[in-house]
Amino acid sequence: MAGVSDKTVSRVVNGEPNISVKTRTRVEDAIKALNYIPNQAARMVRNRRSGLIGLITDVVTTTPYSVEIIRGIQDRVSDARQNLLIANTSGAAEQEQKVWRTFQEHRIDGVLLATMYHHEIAFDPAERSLPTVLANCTARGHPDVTAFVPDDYQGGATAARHAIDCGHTKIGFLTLNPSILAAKLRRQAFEDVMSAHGVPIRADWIRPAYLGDVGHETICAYDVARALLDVPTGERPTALLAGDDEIAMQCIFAALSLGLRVPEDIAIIGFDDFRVISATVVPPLTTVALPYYEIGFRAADRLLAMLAGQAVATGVERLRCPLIKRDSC
Amino acid sequence: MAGVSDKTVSRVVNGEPNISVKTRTRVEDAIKALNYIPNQAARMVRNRRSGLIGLITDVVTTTPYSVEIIRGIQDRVSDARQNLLIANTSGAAEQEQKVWRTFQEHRIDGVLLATMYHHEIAFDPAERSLPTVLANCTARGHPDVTAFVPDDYQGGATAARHAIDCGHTKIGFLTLNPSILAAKLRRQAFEDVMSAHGVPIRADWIRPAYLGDVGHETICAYDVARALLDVPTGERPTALLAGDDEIAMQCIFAALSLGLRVPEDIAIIGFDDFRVISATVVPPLTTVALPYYEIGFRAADRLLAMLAGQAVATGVERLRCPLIKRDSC
DNA sequence: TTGAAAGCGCTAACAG
DNA sequence: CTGTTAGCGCTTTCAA
Repeated sequence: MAGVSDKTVSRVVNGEPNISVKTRTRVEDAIKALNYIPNQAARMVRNRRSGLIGLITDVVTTTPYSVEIIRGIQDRVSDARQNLLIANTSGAAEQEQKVWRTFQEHRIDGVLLATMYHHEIAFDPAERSLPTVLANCTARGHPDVTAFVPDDYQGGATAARHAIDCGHTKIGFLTLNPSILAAKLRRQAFEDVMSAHGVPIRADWIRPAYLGDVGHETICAYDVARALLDVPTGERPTALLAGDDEIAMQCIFAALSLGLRVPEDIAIIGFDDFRVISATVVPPLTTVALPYYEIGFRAADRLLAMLAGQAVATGVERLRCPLIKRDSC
Repeated sequence: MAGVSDKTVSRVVNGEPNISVKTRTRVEDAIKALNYIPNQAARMVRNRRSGLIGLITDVVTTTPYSVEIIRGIQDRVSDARQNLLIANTSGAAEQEQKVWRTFQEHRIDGVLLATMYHHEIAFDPAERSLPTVLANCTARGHPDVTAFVPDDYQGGATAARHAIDCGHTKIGFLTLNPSILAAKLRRQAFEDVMSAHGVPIRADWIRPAYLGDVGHETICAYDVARALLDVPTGERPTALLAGDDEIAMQCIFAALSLGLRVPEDIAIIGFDDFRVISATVVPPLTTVALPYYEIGFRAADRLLAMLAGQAVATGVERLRCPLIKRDSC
């Protein structure tokens, strides 16, 4: 319609130089008139790049907690004119095989692997030929695999330090399921900070707030907190650290049910900064934020750099968990 | 490597008939040995179908509330050997244009458009050439566009009826931002049911629990609930319906802060069944569930049927919001 | 049951 | 500045 060769159209579409203004406008007019849209698939056949980033999640897409990871990824990826092909495995290994296969069929440029919990996964880089970056997880036995995770140790330490800075010396800790890596790291940090400050650790004030296996647990923070708090004033902790914001919320309910005021009688510090809870609860939670958005953004950024052929660092990078100060401590 | 033509390989890969067993196994062996994976892009160039479903969300991917919609979609789509290309617009019209364009470039088979709030969107089917199904929204001025939404009217009626069935006659309602469609429908249902049962409606007990515009609101349910409840016993509502579970949660805090017991002194009914809150709060919330998973699943199912060329119903389909009975009413 | 030829829509390499 | 040729990896058509 523009009276030029297909190659010339290609040049216009791709903004290549050395086209006369007259030809360019003629082609552009034709494109508009014909409502022409280039076929990505055909491009992919010729070029090496598919322009597709694969995102594999265990249950992250479908769980309210870590959607922020995806938001970070999307923000970074769409800046780079790449598109996201998302698949989730529901944690099933067999499903994961299928997903990798699908990604290879689509000649995905690289993959981002994100998990809901911060934990170690079985991932062997030798088995997967695609450039991969992990988000919120690390590869067991392969510390060289690029990964971005929250610095749970620092986060736990920050929470403990804040409680101590607020003058507390009687501090309890309602933990996540102890088999979760994050729980271990935070607890270790808690104990280290307490010791470093010469604050006594009461083993019976450190209690799991979930019952059952990972993925099938039920929360029991309310009962645990009541048991801890339903004692004479002098024998009570004056501050409670929580493994997540749900636990913290149940701690508030427990305190209220006992006629205790938060934070005057009992201070509470959450973890995660899951805002639907942390900002809505009364009083709003002082909590340690998980840098989920940043994890997603940085992971995507690193993958893009790898794809661009830049020399980049490998290995695990731990991102700071900042204290969000609100009213509960 | 198998000593056959490319076409024969194609036949084996696609499971076409009329291949001798001997040839087939030779080809299969070669495929395995070479670790050959067919190139989807090249297939797409020849075939008409891309095998890709596009999912456009406003902020649904990135918001904790409605991830269930995505879970429903994914479950249905992966059953059908299709893949999901996800893009979100953050609500920006300009961004939405880009997304549609990208989808056309990828020769997407069809698109699913999901929103975070149940509301009407500007969507003109004439402008979009791709088969489209809406999830959690309807197209303003185009009632014929296929859409799946929660039946907010029925949900509101269910909540009101439950309160009345529990013997309450003094019922307050803390609403969402009144400009939201869901808020209007539920309030209408509330008033209709109250009237039908001869229960008096107190206009001053119907109060918005959010301040500010949609998307930028701040919750003020705690203060509103305290104002409603901080009066002599006889003048107080005995039940409060909430526009969502966050509001219900703040109502519980308000009640507790006034020394009131839930549900004995004041019953509370939530909306959404956002489990992180509804099941974790103490007491657990009696609430009306939004059928988000079902909305996603059904929307994907319908789109797939359309793509398969089946004759399917069009128009808006409203899905039941069931009452989830827990302990708060 | 198998293969050859042609072509899907695009772009790299080269020529003019 | 523009066009030609060739070919990406696959499948359709038709012939063998």
